[in-house]
Amino acid sequence: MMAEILTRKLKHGGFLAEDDCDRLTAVTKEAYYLGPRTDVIRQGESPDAVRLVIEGIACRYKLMPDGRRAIVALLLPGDFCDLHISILKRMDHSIGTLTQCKIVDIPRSTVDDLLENYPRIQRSLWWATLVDEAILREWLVNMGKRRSDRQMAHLLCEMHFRLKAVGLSLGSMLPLTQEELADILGISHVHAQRVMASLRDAGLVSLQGRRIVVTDFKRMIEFSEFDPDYLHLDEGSTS
Amino acid sequence: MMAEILTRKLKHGGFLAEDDCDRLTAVTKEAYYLGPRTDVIRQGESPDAVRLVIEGIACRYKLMPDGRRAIVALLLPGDFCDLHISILKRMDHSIGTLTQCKIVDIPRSTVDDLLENYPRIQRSLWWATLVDEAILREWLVNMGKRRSDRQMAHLLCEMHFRLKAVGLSLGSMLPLTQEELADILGISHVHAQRVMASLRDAGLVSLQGRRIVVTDFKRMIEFSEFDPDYLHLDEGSTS
DNA sequence: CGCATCCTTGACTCCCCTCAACAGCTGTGG
DNA sequence: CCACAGCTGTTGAGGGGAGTCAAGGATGCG
Repeated sequence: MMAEILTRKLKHGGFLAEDDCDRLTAVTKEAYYLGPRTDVIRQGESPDAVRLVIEGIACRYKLMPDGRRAIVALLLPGDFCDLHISILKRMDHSIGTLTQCKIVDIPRSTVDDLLENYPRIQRSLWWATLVDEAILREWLVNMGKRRSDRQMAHLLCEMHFRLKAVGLSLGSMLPLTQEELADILGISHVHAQRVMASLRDAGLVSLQGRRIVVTDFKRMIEFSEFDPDYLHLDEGSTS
Repeated sequence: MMAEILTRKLKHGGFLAEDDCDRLTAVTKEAYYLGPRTDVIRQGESPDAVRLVIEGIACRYKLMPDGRRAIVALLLPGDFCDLHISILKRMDHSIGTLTQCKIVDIPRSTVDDLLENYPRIQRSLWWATLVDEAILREWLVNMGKRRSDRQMAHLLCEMHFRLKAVGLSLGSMLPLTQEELADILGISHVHAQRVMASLRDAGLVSLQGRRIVVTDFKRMIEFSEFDPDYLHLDEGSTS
């Protein structure tokens, strides 16, 4: 039931046909839960299965020699953890859950089969990794060129669109701690807190305990100069 | 002669056989030159050929609404400009030369043929885009977590390794202006200049006019905490 | 030579970091 | 029931890295 998250996402690529979807959902049967702040894969490992996030939020991260953590990608429902592994020998970064997550393991052999024998699925998976790359580029722009309040707003906009693309919403998610937000944006958690407070004071978001709700989405988009173009979400079904 | 740059790079992926190389070099015959600071592809376009850099340095960049430029990737000899285009409909960023460049156009149909009928070449191209993604992640870490002097040093180390992987060297390249370096690192050109001066004073590089020469590579690596792991250059031939 | 581009330097400002302390919440155990 | 620890969020003070503005020096090119 829930595992159709994957097809829901990949449909945006515009390559999938109906039987491809069936095949994909058939592959994503057995799911299991992982607690928050749990490592899924660690740097240097070569996992033997591809993991797919069904529920919750995970992240790619790297640790600096002094222990600081840089989060370089968010993995939302429908995102793959490590499609690479049949190509690159070792992980050059780690993956861990932020919230509790529901995960599906897909054996490497199954993935290889999908890639070789189902060209539309292959193109869809290509599409997904290319979008991941586009997101990375935008994060780089975000970090290099925007002040941290705009940056934070931009991140929230991105999450809104990415979640909407799989039928979810920001309000229902995102119990991210401010330290996690800070590690995403490359700022200190103290400053992250001040930024959130300023967004609240500006009337852009409201904070209900640990939960973030965007109250004025239109101004949020203006404020962060957000352009959803890079998410490439308009080819397939409803954007 | 020079077009074997591509095979030289892709061999690091560890998938190519001898006849694959022949096929690839056969495809990269007709090259042409582009002057410095020339756009190759602009955001929003859907080019009909894949472009490959043979000589010189190009970059992926995005422009902010206020005109500032963020460089999100460097394209060195052997790198593709837009392998995506058969998957993603429009470019979400622009590509332009920095120095003078020698470029090869490969028709989209040729690329599709290579991808469909030559699985080892297909995996090699996958490998190349995954390495590009890994580089993006490292740039993100670099920008988010390192002070700008370390960041600059890290960039120079990366360029050294990437160039060495295709048989080139830093000393023979890199007439990048400090404004370009600044746009890569996400700092102002004034600050980029001060950072270069500090690296010179620390005895790490020497500046001969516009040319940067790394004088103490070992200390440079320590200084920037550089770990070439993410470049995935050790699978195939000589690293 | 004159113009353009790039490098260099100084002064001032400010965004953001670090250190530090405190408040609020939750779970655990006495 | 309260005490306590542990984590997250909140706030303040002080400092430094980096931005901006501005002007002067190099260098190269037509």
